[in-house]
Amino acid sequence: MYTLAEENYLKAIFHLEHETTGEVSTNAIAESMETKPSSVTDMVQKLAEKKMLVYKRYKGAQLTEKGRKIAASVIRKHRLWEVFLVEKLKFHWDEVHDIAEQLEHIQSDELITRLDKFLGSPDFDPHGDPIPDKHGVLKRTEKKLLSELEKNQKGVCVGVKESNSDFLQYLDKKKISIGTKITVRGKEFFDGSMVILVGKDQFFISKMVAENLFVQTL
Amino acid sequence: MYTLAEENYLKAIFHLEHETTGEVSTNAIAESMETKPSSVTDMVQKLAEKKMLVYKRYKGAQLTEKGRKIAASVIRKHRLWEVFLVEKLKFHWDEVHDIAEQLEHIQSDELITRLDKFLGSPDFDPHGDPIPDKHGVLKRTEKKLLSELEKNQKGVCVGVKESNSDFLQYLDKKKISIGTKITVRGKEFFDGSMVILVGKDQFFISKMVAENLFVQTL
DNA sequence: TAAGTATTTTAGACATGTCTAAAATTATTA
DNA sequence: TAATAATTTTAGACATGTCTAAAATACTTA
Ligand SMILES: [Mn+2]
Ligand SMILES: [Mn+2]
Ligand SMILES: [Mn+2]
Ligand SMILES: [Mn+2]
Repeated sequence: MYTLAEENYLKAIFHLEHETTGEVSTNAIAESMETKPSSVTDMVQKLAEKKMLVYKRYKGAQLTEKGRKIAASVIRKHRLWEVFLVEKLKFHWDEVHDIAEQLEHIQSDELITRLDKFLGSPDFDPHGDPIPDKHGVLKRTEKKLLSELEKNQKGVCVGVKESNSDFLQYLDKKKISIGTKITVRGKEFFDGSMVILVGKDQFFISKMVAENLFVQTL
Repeated sequence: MYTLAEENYLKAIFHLEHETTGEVSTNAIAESMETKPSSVTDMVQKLAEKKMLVYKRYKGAQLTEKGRKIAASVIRKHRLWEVFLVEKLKFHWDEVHDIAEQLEHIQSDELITRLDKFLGSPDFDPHGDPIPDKHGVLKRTEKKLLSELEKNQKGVCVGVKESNSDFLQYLDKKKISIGTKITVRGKEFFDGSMVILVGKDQFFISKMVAENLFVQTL
């Protein structure tokens, strides 16, 4: 139906649209896809011809409803496969992304319908990210970054922002995973670092960590 | 590691080597892959440079050990995924081939190791075809075509030769699947048709059907 | 607001894998 | 064994998606 390249561009633009407001710039797409801006221009023009996005020269791209639906379906597949890999094949949550990058391009509606059912129609992937429904609708959850909490506030970990392997392994070492309760015991304003309580352990985390953990306040 | 096209060519040549003896011809590859002979020549020359096969101009191709291993691993993946689709996702055996054609190209040794374990290390796929082990070794089973049986011989259905959807649905209608016991009640020499007993039903089958069902004689 | 900088696009090239048409080789058969 | 037929290869083209280098446009800032 759609090529691998098309799906990857639409997915990247979809994610970028959620990070900022307005059009997505050529450079932003290039950076997120680790490709050159000139390649992005080429592809964005093709996607515009196919009505998957609106493109204004020198201004950037914005997904159409059609483009958004395709992107959401690719993301749905990615996240369902991640659930499969962790829940059924017992992969660790830091190992599944690259495999899901490949599996997300398998074309079969029936496959995804059945996979979803097999997995018990999960709402979130192993990193706490919401799984779009079959119509491409993403439940927005009220989550905030741990760094936004003030001293003595409590939250439940509901996801990670960047899910690179090193970071996920760090979280494991600190016994933090989806569902873990975290209490802010101290917060330094000049560097954003915090002291937090996890279970019975109290320890220091850097701003970088606090800005990559999503929590729901309690 | 290897491109989609490379894997598909190696797989096709692997299957053709098991159907005939000696080199595999350009035309045979082209026909089995539904492509043009000129395209086959191009690709076969590239695969020869990469030492995946031995190619002699105007003579044909023969897989090297390297090529055979790659092909067997693709076939292993194809058949394991078919088992997954039928056993876990409850697909019907006539629906899984096209999806497995895509899944067989997913690159991850760890994924296949875990999938195999998850499925209980099956020896055969849903169509009765043997699954190569992780070293690319294919157990050869003694099976013959139903058409080779004589009157009053009995056999257990262990596989199908062509697994196209129409044929598999015909078998379903006749209540024949892997494991079904079949008794030959009559055989016409001039057209190869047979009368067979399946459970309590006795009925006529054409030569075409008899030549596409593998049995193990009892 | 004009010069300098950053961003974006275009032009032209390249890699992969496909095709058609024509040429080369091999196989068939009279 | 020479003509004819079938198979296979080559030459040249095309589609997709990428890149570098240069040109065009937009944005800063003095
Ligand atoms: Mn992921
Ligand atoms: Mn994820
Ligand atoms: Mn198959
Ligand atoms: Mn099969």
